[in-house]
Parts: sequence; structure tokens; C-alpha cells
Amino acid sequence: MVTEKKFYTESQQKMALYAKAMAHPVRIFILDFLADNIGKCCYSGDMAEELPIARSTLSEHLKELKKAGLIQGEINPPYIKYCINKVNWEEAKELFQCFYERK
Amino acid sequence: MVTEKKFYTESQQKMALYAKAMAHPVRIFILDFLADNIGKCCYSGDMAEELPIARSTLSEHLKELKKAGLIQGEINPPYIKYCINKVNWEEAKELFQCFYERK
DNA sequence: ACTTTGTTTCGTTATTCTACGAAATACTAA
DNA sequence: TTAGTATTTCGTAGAATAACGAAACAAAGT
Repeated sequence: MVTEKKFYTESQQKMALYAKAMAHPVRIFILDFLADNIGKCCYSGDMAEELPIARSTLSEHLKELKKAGLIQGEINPPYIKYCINKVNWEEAKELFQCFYERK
Repeated sequence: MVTEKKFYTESQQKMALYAKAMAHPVRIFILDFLADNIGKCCYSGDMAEELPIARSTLSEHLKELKKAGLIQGEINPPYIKYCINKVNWEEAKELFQCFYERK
């Protein structure tokens, strides 16, 4: 295995990942929805009613956000209650803040 | 023409566009580079030397950032001097800040 | 055991993204 | 006019994304 030069910092890579997760209006909508309803139960179906997309498509977007760590899902059959992942949300917040304020 | 319901707010759409522009480590690198060198001349070639990608690929990334409005290029043949687009940078900063702080 | 319910996964298709090298561009210098 | 320089555009190819409906799942109720 060849030693590989690191071109991008950890921060740069994380920023890119969080940004990628946020790079679609449906996903921003979902994050807005969850962030505005902290404490409440947010089911996939609740959001599906407000969006002009198939439920399966919504599910894929939820999967993307989960993959990036911005949200998490608590299984409560047959429902799944979604909410913001606070730890990673804070991390993303810090990253974007430092990035835009050049700290 | 049929009247279409608006599902996403202006902010949600703008956020998604800025996030999309930032959704690649090379582009975060470029933004970091330009933001750290405000006032100085930043040419495509300067960045090309620090990145493990073809110059044409870098050029495409620069085009993406220009399209999103985060950077601008001032032609100074045969060079092109790049810099942050301050107006849109501020807008993106505000958007991300309000988003993550739920203001 | 069967049905219902909310949600996800699968299979598919169309589109967009990322990357490269070669060729084109646009201006300067000789 | 020709050569040189920095950068972009083009043509192409492979990978990733987004969308849908149908089918699968997993637990609860009948």
C-alpha cells in the first residue's frame, strides 16, 4: 500500500458531506420540519402529506440524511419517529459557522 | 398554464443551491483558499498546483462555484483572478446561520 | 392465520456529476 | 505573423442521484 498524500482536511471533507446531504430542497424541507418540531413525534407520513413526492422517494431522502448523520429514526412500529441528531447538528453548525466567519 | 403550488420557500431553494455548490471537497478547498487570500490575486494555476486533479477538472469546479454565485472571476489575460463574491457569501452565511440556529 | 398499516427496499429509468486529455480561446511577446 | 501562456470548452465515459410504482417487511389487531 502506497502512502497517500492528504489533500483535504477532515473539516473540508466533513463540510462537503454535510453540504451534500443538504443539497436538495426536499432535504432542507425535512430538516426544517424536524427542527421546528423538536420534542414532537415526526413520522415519515406527516412529512409525506406536505410534499409532492412519492413516499418511497421521501424514504430515500430520509436515508440520505440519516447516512450523513443529521437525523435519526427511532422505530416505534409500525411508525418510525424521526428527529434531528443533536450531536451532529451541532457539529455541522460549528463547521459552517467557522467556515463562513473564517475563524 | 396551470397554477402550481409552491412547496419550497425561497430560502429552502437557495440553501439547497449553496449547499450543492459546497458539496465537494475540491470546492470547499477552493473556497477556503480564496477566503484565506482575500486581497491577493488567486489564479486558477495557483490552486491547480495544490490539487491532485487535472486543470480542466478544476476549471469545471470553478464554473460550478461561479454559477452558484459564491465566487467571481476577473479576467486579466492570460490570467483570471478569482475571488469570493462577497455579497452572495454574506447571503449564504446568513442562510446557514439562521438555519442552524433556527432563527 | 389473515389483514391492515406505515414505512422501506427493489428494480428500473432518466438525468446529473466528475473526471480526463485534446483542442480551442484570447491575449502578449517576439 | 508566429509562438507562447493560462485557462476554458468539448467529447467522452463511468459513477452517482433522483424519481416512481410494485413488492417486501414488521408489528398490531381481528
